[in-house]
Amino acid sequence: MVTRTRFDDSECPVARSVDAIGDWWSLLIVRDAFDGSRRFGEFQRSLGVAKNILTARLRSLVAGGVLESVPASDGSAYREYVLTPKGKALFPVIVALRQWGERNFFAPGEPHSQLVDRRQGERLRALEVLAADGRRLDPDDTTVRKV
Amino acid sequence: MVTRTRFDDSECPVARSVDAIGDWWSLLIVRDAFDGSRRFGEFQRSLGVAKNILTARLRSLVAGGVLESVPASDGSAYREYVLTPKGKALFPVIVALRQWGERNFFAPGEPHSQLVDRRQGERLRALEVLAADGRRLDPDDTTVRKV
DNA sequence: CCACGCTGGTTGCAACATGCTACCAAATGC
DNA sequence: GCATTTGGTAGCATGTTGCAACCAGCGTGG
Repeated sequence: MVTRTRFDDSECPVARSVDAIGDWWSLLIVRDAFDGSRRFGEFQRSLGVAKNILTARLRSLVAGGVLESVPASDGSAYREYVLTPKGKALFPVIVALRQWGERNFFAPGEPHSQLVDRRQGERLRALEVLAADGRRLDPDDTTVRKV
Repeated sequence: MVTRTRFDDSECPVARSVDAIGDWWSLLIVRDAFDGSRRFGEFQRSLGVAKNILTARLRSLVAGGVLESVPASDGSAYREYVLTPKGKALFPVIVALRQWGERNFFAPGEPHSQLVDRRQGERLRALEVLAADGRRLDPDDTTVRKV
């Protein structure tokens, strides 16, 4: 068979993460969920994705424990998709992607959406990779080990 | 036409990032590059990816400025693929994915590869999203603004 | 209470992407 | 100089994506 390769049994955590959310739409759905989208139609309008694709993605995110389908908060008979704790734990991933995108794909002054601290309205601090003792680490300061 | 949707003109930085590295293989290639892989054959053996796919992905990563093709460091006539500064800036993204994967896809005690501080050999500190003044921020503490 | 629009899908089809295998040329190793 | 390794390309079968059409429940104005 010629099925897309899966990584869900890899010993590398990055691979398993990619297996769960590493397609074109899932990360953007999660981004929209962080941004407050809950309903099927909200995601569909915001992303411009075909409805069959959105259906499939929402299902796989629910199956993967990233989203959860709950009764609509407005009392209607429809359902809503909200982030589980596991889904909320993706926050640093989204923030890292956002900061990388801001710095590498936008000309200075080019308009773009920006994540800000709700209380102060200010930009966030750049994410830093830190050692156990608090030293900033560059890629070269780290190495991969099996455990 | 039915081409895969592109996000390279979106005003959202997350979307542009996904456009550049958001397919099944690119992030794993970047992970391997952080881990020291440089040669075509190294990536191929490590990932088990078909060679035509690897060729295409390496080319698109080079075109996107994430990797760079340089003469081999061992003096041979072959070429190597190394991370550009833009590629190295993906470090927090990879670390975030790794930490999320470690916590959500592995049973306690299940073996997995781990990123450690080269100097102390210890695990890294968990990534934190911080406000400008250093407060830890949860998803609910932030909001998206246009600029 | 009923007709009409909205919401949240499903189905079918055509085009594109992926995976596999075979093949191949240049560089290396012996 | 000959075999092997390296770094690819080409062709085919299958899977996945995108689009448009369709459809069943819900909700709401009258």
